[in-house]
Amino acid sequence: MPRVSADEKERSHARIIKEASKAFRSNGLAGTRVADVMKAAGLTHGGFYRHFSSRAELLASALEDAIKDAMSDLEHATTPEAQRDALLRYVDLYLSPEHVQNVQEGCPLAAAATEAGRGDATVRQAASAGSQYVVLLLSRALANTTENPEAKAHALLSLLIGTVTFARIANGVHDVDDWLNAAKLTAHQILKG
Amino acid sequence: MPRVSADEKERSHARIIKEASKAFRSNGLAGTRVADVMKAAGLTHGGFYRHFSSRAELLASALEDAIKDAMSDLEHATTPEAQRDALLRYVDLYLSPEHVQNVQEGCPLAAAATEAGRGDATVRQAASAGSQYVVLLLSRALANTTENPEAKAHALLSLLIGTVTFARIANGVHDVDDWLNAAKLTAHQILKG
DNA sequence: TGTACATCAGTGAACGCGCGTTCACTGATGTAC
DNA sequence: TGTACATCAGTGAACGCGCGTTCACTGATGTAC
Repeated sequence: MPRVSADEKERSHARIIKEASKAFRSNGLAGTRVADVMKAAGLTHGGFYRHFSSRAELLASALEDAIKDAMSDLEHATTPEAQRDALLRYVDLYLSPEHVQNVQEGCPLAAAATEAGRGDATVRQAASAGSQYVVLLLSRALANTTENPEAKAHALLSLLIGTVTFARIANGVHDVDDWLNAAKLTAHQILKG
Repeated sequence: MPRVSADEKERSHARIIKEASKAFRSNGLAGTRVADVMKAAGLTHGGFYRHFSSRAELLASALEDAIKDAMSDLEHATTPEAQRDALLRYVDLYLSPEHVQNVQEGCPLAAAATEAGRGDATVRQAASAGSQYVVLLLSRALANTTENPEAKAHALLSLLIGTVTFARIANGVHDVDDWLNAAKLTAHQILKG
């Protein structure tokens, strides 16, 4: 039953991206297989190149999409109070045991940042733009209450991503809370300072 | 000219590990090829299994070795003053543009942590033990001058690794110093606090 | 100390599998008249 | 509105390559006497 409508193609496209973005968070960029993603999207691998010109392009799209998705709460906060609230929610969620456990729906940068630093130029570009975007949103929210919001945004994001990375390594072997609680203390200092 | 002496086998073994540890820092764990490592060590790939039972075992050994190597300065500092000095050197080096650039000789955890969180159990174990070891050394050095040295060690290490990760993504696209300088401010607060 | 034999580090070819990409094909969709 | 034709989303088989692992072989090392 080949050739589906333009609308259905668009839906397929969106599904492929969503599945890819879950896949790379679970298995890393290098561990994301075209055929697996297509299967998860309810399609076969042969049709992949009707949607993307290469695997790298898919990864870049998925990374971009996942970042936008993760930041929509902070993005849509307009008033200073709403931004402040969204920021606190963001940090709390980030440093929760659930976030450590639930890689598949967790922060895309935490899942892909190291690999993106090497890899394909397209993916690197998406990661670079994505992290600038997150910094922008964080510093906007920090600007309402603190000095030097940009530096704080950079430091806060580095702290968050590093913490989750270590907590995930520790997960099941050592204590995850050692990492999370330590970061909470420092994060709150940054948020106040 | 096969069968070399036991001494030479040991030297081969060490060379393989050193090359592997450079390789995974440059190309990631997933991007490290057995044949490439053997070639860099001046051998052919066929002999690999006289040294390791699998590629995963090599990666775990290389990770462990690289971490010990990176921490030898801090490890060998005995007096409180020497430990303090070594800690400051460690942080300064960690947050330098050279460290961002020179992946191959940089922090092994910064290069492998995300991947290690998934992957093979052996590798995961090595990363877990390695990060505990680093935390131990950092908190020992912090214990001389601050309260709550363990929490500070965790937060500091998370900040460092996160910062270098983002700086490497930014490298060549955005400003690396934004990341490094922001982390320096927060790192010094942690070191004083 | 010398000799005979077993061991095994290292070589290079080969195996086998996974995976990105290509291709011929199908038949519903979209378009031109 | 209906008809004829071109397009193209999706299928499933096949291609080709890279890479971890295996294997038969070589000849120096290590060991037993």
